[in-house]
This record gives sequence, C-alpha cells and structure tokens, in this order.
Amino acid sequence: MTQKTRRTPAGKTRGKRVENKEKIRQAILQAALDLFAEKGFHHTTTKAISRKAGIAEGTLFNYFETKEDLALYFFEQELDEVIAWYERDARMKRASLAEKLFAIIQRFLERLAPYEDFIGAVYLRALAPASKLSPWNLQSQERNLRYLRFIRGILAEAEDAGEIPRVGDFGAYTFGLFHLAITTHWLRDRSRGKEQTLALLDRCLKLGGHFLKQGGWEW
Amino acid sequence: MTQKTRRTPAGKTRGKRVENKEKIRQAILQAALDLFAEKGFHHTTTKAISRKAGIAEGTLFNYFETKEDLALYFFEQELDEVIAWYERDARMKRASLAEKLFAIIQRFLERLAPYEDFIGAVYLRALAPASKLSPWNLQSQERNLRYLRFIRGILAEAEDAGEIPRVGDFGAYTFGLFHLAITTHWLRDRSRGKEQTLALLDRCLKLGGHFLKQGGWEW
DNA sequence: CTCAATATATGAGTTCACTCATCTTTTGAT
DNA sequence: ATCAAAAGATGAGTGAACTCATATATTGAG
Repeated sequence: MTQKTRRTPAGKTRGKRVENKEKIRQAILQAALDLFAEKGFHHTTTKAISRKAGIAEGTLFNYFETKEDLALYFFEQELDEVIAWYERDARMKRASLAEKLFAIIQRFLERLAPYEDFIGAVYLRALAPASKLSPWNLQSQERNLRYLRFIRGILAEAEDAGEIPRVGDFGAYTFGLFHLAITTHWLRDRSRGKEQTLALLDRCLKLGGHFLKQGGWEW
Repeated sequence: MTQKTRRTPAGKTRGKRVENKEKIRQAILQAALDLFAEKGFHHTTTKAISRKAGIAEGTLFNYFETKEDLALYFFEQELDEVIAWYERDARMKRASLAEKLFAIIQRFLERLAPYEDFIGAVYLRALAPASKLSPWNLQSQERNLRYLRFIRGILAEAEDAGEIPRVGDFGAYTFGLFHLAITTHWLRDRSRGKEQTLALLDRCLKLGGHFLKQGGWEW
C-alpha cells in the first residue's frame, strides 16, 4: 500500500524532513541577515538569531558550523544574485568588457553596502580562506570556483570577439584579486557615496583595457 | 631635596612606572608570539599568554584591547624589521625597482611564514581595517602610513633616476593593494615552498615594469 | 617622612559562541 | 497500524575572551 508519505506532489521520496530542513535553513538565514543589518555582526548573538528564527540555539549549529559560516552563506546568496542580475540585464550583453566588469563590481558593492559593518569581519576571509584548519574551507572553495567560472565566461566572450587577447584562467584569477583589492579600498573609503572607490575602479579598468589592447599580455 | 626617584640614569622624570610598563608590554608580546608560533592563534588562550608573561589575565587587557590587537602589534614589529633589513642591505641600493619590490614582498612573506595559521585570522583585517567601529582603527592607520611612506620613498628613487614615470602617492597605494593581493594568494598557496606565489609575484612585477616603461601611466 | 591622589594589577564574574547527552519526530519495513 | 532505527531538535553545560569593582603600588606635594 503506497498511501503513505511517499506521494508528495513533486514525486520526491522524502517528505517532511527535506521540506522542513530547507524552510528552517531559510528562516535562520533571513533572521541572521536582518539582525546583522540592524545591529551589526558583533552585536548579534546566536541566541538572538535562533529566537528570531523560532528554533533552539543548538539547532542553529546543526545547520551552520559557525556564526561566520552564516555570513559566508550570505555571500553565496549575493553571488547568485549578482550573476542572475547580470544574466537578466540585456544592456550588459552589448556593453564593452570594461563596462561589464565595472558594473559587476559596482553591483557587488551596492549589495554589500547595508552590511558594511560585518563585512570587515568576514568578507576578506571569505575571499581568501586560508589554512587547512579553516572549517569552511570547502564551501568557500566552491563559491570561489563559481565566481571564477562566471568571470571566466565574461572574459571568454571578449576574447572571442577579439576585444582582448587570450588571458585564460589566469586573467580571471587576476581579476578576482583585483576585485578583492577594490573591496578593501571600498571598506576604508570615507568619501561621500564612496565616490573615491568608483573613481579608482574606473581608472584601473581603463588602465587595464588600455594595456591589454597594446597586446602587452605576452611579452 | 632631589634625592627621590627623580634621578633615574637617563634623566627621565618618571621612574619605575614607565620602565616597568615597557618591560611588561614586551613580556606580553614575546609570550604571545611564542605561543602563536607554537600552538597557533586560535589554540592560544589569553590566560596562557598572561601566565607565560607572569601577569594576571586582567592586566593583559590593560595593555592590549583585544587578543587580535596583539597580532596587530606583531605586524608593527614586522614592518620595522623589514624596513630595517632593507636599509641595512647594501645590495638593495643598486638593484632595479622590480628587484627591490620583489625582495620586499618576499621578505615579508618569509617573516610571516611561521605564523601562517593566525595570519588568516587577522592579517587581512590589519591591512584593511574597516569600519568606524573598529577599535584598532587608529593604530592601524599609523602603521599603514608608515608602510606607504616606505614604499613611496622607494618609488621616488626610481622616479628620480628616470627608471619609471611619476606615479606619486597613487603608485604607492596601488602597490599596497597589490601587496595585499599577493599575500592573499600566498595564504591559499599549497604548492611546495609557495613557489606558485613567487612565480606570480615575479610575473606581475615584470608585467608592471614592462607597462610602466611604455609610459602607459598617463593615457 | 607622610599622605592623598593617581596609576596600575588583580581575578572573580559575565557574556557568548559552540558542544553534547538526551529527548522527539520521521521514516519505511512489516 | 506498529515499531525499531535513523535523523533531528533541544537547552543545560563548557571554555575562553573580555569587564569591573577592589586592592596595591607609585608619585609628588607639603
């Protein structure tokens, strides 16, 4: 008799467990982000996150290994958002490479703005997860790879269009480091509207484009 | 009657206080660094540091606001060391700009190597201290300025010698970001002897030199 | 030298991230 | 429908960074 939990709508074999798990995961993430944005990373306790998410404090750690992990999943989401936004925007397809890259970094910075406080606490580590000891090494690798593939794709288009010489994976990686550097600058930037960072970004990308057009890559 | 504590050897007005304070500060720093190198940053407790330094745990926090602060003073020392090493080394005076810069970054990496574990925890933050909330903002500014002046000086020599065009403060700052990026790469580098990082460093500097010689800076 | 003012040291206490033994729910086989 | 086993939730407990009220040491004035 197959009249049991087996017959979930979508045909999934497992019922309540899987469904509930995802629901809780999202609830935690949402609660955490709300609180981070409201009170900042350091002033948000895991107890408060759990309470807001409607679970016990211990449960939180069944879903995320550390409080910082929560922040990393946040970046996971941001990356998805930026990629989706890029794919969606038709104008992007026609823009020059420098314009595309400028827009991507700018979009990241815009999205991060409300969380500036806690980004200092984790963002750089997220992009540069270090030692073997680090508990979130693997997750982070995965996101980094996704990011690099995304950039790689954009560069490849420009390569194919003859806009720039072949820069390959090295090009994507270098851009990643550049992105990191810009974010660093952005964090310290006290100018109105972070205009200084945007100016630097613009300047660097033009410089880079100028350089690549000279065929300076292989020397 | 001036037969009091007034007559310290060097003619300092304040006696025991100042002297003792510096002694304790150094003891703490030394104890902390020994333990960090031995057990890593995370596995070193402030209690252990205090014990090794021969003071109460509370006292430690009279000298350094946080455990991370300790790490920042560590970088303070490293910066001094690298600057002193550079000044001392006569060969450096005659080297090309690219060689000088390569040597400087390499020296930094060499010095940091024993502390790799805890660098992931604080180094990036140290170079990129962010929000107004950050307690060590000021200290860090100070160190950063010292670093930038050091680099600025080296670039100025090359400018004066006509080796490169005028790159000014912007050049020094850009190099700082580059240094950060390289350190990031270094932290993740799993190759033997971190040779990958050294190759990247070499490649980037040659690239940069090649670029500057083309007069590409102003476009 | 004495003493009040000031600077510093102390460690018990607090807070918070994270753990773990125990209890509860879900599952799928019968 | 029952039930044993697996998955998951729970919150009291633990350890470590950091605080703070109190005790101690140093100083300089009289």
